[in-house]
Amino acid sequence: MMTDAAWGQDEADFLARYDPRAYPPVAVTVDVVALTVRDAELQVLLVRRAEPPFAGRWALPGGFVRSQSADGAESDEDLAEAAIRELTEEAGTRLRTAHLEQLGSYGTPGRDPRMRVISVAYLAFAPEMPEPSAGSDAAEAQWIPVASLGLGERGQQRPGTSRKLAFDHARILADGLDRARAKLEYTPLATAFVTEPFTVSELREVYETVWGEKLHAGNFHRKVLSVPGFVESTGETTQAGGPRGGPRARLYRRGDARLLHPALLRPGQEEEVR
Amino acid sequence: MMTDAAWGQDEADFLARYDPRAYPPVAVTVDVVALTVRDAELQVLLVRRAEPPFAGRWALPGGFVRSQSADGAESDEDLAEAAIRELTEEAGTRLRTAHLEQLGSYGTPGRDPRMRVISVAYLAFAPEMPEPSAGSDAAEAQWIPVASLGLGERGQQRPGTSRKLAFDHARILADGLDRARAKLEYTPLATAFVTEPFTVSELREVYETVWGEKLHAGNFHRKVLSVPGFVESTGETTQAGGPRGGPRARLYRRGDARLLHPALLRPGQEEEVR
DNA sequence: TCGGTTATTCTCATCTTGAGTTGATCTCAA
DNA sequence: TTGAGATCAACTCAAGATGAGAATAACCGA
Repeated sequence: MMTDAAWGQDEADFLARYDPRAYPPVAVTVDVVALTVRDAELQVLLVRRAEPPFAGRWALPGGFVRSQSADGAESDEDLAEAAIRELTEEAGTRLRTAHLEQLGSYGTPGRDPRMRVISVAYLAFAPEMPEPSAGSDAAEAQWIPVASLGLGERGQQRPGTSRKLAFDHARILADGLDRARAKLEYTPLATAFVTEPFTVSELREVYETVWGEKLHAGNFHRKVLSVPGFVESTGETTQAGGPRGGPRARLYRRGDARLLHPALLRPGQEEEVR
Repeated sequence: MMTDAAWGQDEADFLARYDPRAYPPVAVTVDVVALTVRDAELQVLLVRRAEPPFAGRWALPGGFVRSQSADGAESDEDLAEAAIRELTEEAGTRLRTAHLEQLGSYGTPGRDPRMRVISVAYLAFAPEMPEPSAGSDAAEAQWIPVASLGLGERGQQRPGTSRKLAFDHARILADGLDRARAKLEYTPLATAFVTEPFTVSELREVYETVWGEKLHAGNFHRKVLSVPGFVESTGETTQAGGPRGGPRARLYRRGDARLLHPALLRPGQEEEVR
């Protein structure tokens, strides 16, 4: 068995001789599925591509991961960093994402006509914010209702949909939506879509919008308050009732739970199980 | 607005001028967390590295994703294909993985001393199989009980652990274990660890081994049979009772459910919620 | 044959859920 | 000013799911 010193020497020798250029070129990008709830609709941040490939089409914000270049002009960055950077650059605004998680990686050959590209997709949740396109320098960035994109089963866009997404971004978006819908069930991430303080009804609207179905208001209320750590009372209430009447609602903050126990299950999922 | 024909021409021009070598080199690898249940222990397939870096250390099976090389000697392969190929190559055996899913991507700068490497990790479940190391050509491959690796909180290996894993593979493994434990709750994937036909007790042993806690046999039995599509009776029973007595057990196949409704929740998780 | 082990089924108290109702509070428009 | 309609919050009640324990029967090895 080698001693540690000998092992270290071999490793150093090896690295000195190592030539990264010997491998065929593969590029790594990050793409971000940034979701928000606006006007009682689930919306995704899209940018219109200025350059080929797919110039003129809508795409998820994203771009190449920066890595150490020969002249040292660019330095390595972590994948999540790159996701935040691209989101900030392309959205124009510093998006206050209340949540960012890795969604998955997409590397099917031919998904990018330029070369072999592996894309690491991220999923971000943001509370409603001012329209980002105003003042955006680079490409046109806009919140688009996901319902308008005609997403079908496996992320295929239905024929006749006006906004065709570039690359395999329709598929990535579909996966992101699936993940988001599932995560609302067993995590308190719905709170990432609202600004604090918020009411139980605002939270319910997030669920109804993301899931696309009405929930029983009374049961939802009971559930949210009974799950430990989901929300935390501020002791305050709204200053006025709702726009269509009703009493003032109590205000809450996010709680400290990272998982909902028991979970808040989506109604009518039993059929989709097979 | 451009016509489609004009758009296509621009795209073609662009691609003709595109030089992939202009970008700094990034490599993409796949690594596989392959799990099985053997001898009432959760085990992971590890290979001992023959080459630097980390020569002599244990690592997850994996390697570089093949992509189109200049001389056409290698062609593109999809990421999941690459995972299966590496698993087969490094394990020596054609591993009958009953399940393979993407776990996540790891790209922190410096995680590979050679160059910037993004690793796409996969998670595989396999039923108990003959030891793979026998007959393996390449490196030494072996099923190792995960408990022997001394994994701590964030995938840190506790000091004193004899088998130190290469790269950030301890972290990847820890993430894989978390995912596996969670997936047993709401999917029928426990059945991927057993060979058909199987008994309810064999299935319970999978849960107990992966979760590391005893389950109430009666309640587990009721639950498994009551969740629609989890298992399907073969009508047969084992030919003899268990090695330590007991009646013959009924035999089952995997059902057609992809999700368990309601889920089979892990006991005593309420505290880990914060 | 007997003691110990295991598979399967029951019981029962407790918890959770779905659906509906009630009462109080508030906005808007007549 | 007032009444209709909407909303918040709490409550009821039946049905379903869960956790703990026990009962029964089949089977092993000694």
